[in-house]
Amino acid sequence: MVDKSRQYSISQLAKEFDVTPRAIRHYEQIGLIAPQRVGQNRIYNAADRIRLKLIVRGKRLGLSLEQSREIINMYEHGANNAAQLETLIDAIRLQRERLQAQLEELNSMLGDLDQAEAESLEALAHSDRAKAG
Amino acid sequence: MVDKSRQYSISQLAKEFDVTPRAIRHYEQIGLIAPQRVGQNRIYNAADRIRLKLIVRGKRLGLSLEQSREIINMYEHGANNAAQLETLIDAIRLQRERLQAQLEELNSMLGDLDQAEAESLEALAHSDRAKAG
DNA sequence: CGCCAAGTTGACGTTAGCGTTAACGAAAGG
DNA sequence: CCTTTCGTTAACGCTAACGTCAACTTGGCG
Repeated sequence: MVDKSRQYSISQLAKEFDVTPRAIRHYEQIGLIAPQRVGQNRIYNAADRIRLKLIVRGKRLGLSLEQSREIINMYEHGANNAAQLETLIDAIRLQRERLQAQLEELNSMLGDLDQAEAESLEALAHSDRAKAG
Repeated sequence: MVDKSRQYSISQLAKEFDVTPRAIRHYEQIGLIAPQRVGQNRIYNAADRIRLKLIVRGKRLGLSLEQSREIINMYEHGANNAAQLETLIDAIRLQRERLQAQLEELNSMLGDLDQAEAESLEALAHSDRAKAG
């Protein structure tokens, strides 16, 4: 388990998540992360690290930084009244529906690729027989 | 079933797949589609339509046009020797692995959202009790 | 004939998401 | 003291994927 009080430099996080420091600074510029400063150096804590994790994960999913921002906001709701909570839940449901739709696209795409592969394998089998014959 | 010999205008396809004519022309510029011409007008056939379908599907998945190009090539293999076929199969497997990885990311993301939602619902329940109490 | 709707070809503009210098500061080591 | 090794800001550059004109043609239609 990652120590809750741990601190990280920009290059440490960059290495861990395989992104450039420049990218991390960019996320900060657009307000996705807000690390502490010691002098003018950035110091990242566990929460910052989680945010970055969500961002890179979103990237692997093809999400835009704005979409990742929404997801991050869901994690850091801290909503303290019912209205806020319901708004939050709606947002989560919406995002989940988007992802579900994406998941279905993905599955149908995988199905198509399976079929294409099967056809190729069949063609390959035929060509093998032709060679053998 | 869509008539194999059907023809479509650019705006017909644009409407069907909810993209702009400009976008379709762009796909042509980068060599993803190559419709016939009647005079200077573009006429799309069933195969062109399928290609467009693959492209928009890829877009919903967050694929780049170059990645979609690869997938399209898989469908239109026409590989006629064993070496080509094996190369094709490798390409398909690679793409499938990419998509599989994406699918796993997606599932873990959905899991997180479920959890976030559950926590929100719980908080909401507490606030309800507070109101009721 | 006049005109509109749908099509065409440039060509420049725009947004996202960083990459890439440039120019500099501060700590660590030989 | 000099040189790496991180770090910093500022600013311009770049690719992808179109959007957005402009300027024009073409086929009906009243």
